[in-house]
Amino acid sequence: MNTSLAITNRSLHDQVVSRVRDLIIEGVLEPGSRIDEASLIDELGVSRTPFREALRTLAAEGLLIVRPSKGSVVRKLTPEDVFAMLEVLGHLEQLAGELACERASDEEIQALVDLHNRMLVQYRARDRMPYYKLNQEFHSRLTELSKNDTLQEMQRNLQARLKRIRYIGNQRPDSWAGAVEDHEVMVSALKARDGARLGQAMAQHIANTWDRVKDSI
Amino acid sequence: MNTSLAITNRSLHDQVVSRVRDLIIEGVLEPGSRIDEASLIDELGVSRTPFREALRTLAAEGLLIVRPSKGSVVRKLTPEDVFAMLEVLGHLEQLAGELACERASDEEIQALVDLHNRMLVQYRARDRMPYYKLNQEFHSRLTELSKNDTLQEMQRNLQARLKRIRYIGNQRPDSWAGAVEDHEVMVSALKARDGARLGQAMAQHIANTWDRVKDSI
DNA sequence: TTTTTTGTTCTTGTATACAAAATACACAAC
DNA sequence: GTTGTGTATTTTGTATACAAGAACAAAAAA
Repeated sequence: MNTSLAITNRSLHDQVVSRVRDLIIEGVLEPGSRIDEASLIDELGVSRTPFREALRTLAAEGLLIVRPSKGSVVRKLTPEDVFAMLEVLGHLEQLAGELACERASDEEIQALVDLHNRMLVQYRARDRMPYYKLNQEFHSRLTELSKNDTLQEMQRNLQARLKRIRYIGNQRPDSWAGAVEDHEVMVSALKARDGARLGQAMAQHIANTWDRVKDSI
Repeated sequence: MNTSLAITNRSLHDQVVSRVRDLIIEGVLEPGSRIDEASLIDELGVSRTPFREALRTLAAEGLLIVRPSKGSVVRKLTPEDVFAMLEVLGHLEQLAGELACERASDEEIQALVDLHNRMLVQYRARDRMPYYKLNQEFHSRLTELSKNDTLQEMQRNLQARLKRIRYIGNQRPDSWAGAVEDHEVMVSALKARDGARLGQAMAQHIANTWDRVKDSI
């Protein structure tokens, strides 16, 4: 419909939300630190109104906390928080895997297998950043195959909250191989449309993630 | 403006959020209808800024949709939406049940049994509204026993979105008995700390809910 | 020297004003 | 009668101003 040349189809609100979200995920805004409205507004070149609305959205997403009359702080995750999130994420992805086996088309499964193969290339080249990005996509795409919008939404939300953690976890070289092996099992189960096995593999994969990250939180 | 004596520890934002959320859940603001900022602001006696911030929060909760430059509409749930939500909620509560069996204290379990007994009283008296409220509490409290904050948060969120649907479902008399039986099984499994059985029962209970409501959406 | 009090400054919360976009409506052309 | 166009009106989006609250620091008292 709107095929205008300008890219500004997105509302100012959405732009600010994703911009600040990235700042949090990338660690520019450190966990526990207070958000300096004035300087961020200045940097982003927007006024307070859309900025504050963006803060409310991010607070609802669980990325920051708005303390009445005391400003907003980037949410700091305790090990217990991370464990709780991974516990839930594990079960959500387990469900996603089972549903995907029932509901995905052959083409969709093949696309995921291709994605997995591309990940292997990056793994063999020890190219961490591209691998990391493909990994995020792998989990998102697999969840999409569940054909359950709510499930996708919740998975996306948890993934966003944990993005930094997961990145840290992946930085420890010894664990990388394990993650790749997990994916190997997942892909083979998906090809066989073995829902139970895929679900188990995904839950296990998330549980392994906890083992990988728990000491670095 | 601020009723001085009153304990207004809650920010205006929070008050507006829960007020509007209730209006949506109670059906005063009908699904699909546009939100008339001017009249609602007038009715609530607040200005646009906190009101709009509240809309952003509710949008993030999934209760309404903000269409840029076109106002906000109360989210209208399709049968597919409801099915997707119940599918996820079922698995979340299944997980909650299993965790509760591992992590809850005897006192906490006893408190839930007491709550169940109070529900039975209302059921025998055919007192629908008190039963409905206790039922919400039952599910919330059981989820609390999982000791997983993220799980609670997501359960709360889905429960809020589905609140109206569930109410409609409960209005059909023939299904009431079934729901009570489900709870009976759940409570007995909890007392026995039989996680697998409780999880199954909870998932089943949610699945039954779908059967009860699917024709009325 | 330590603690409490008070005043100043900075930050946040709320209201309002202004700009931009969308909708509704009237009138004209086909 | 239908379609199109231009204008008026309403509604939303953004900016800014003002008020209220919290943090901080300096001065006075213990």
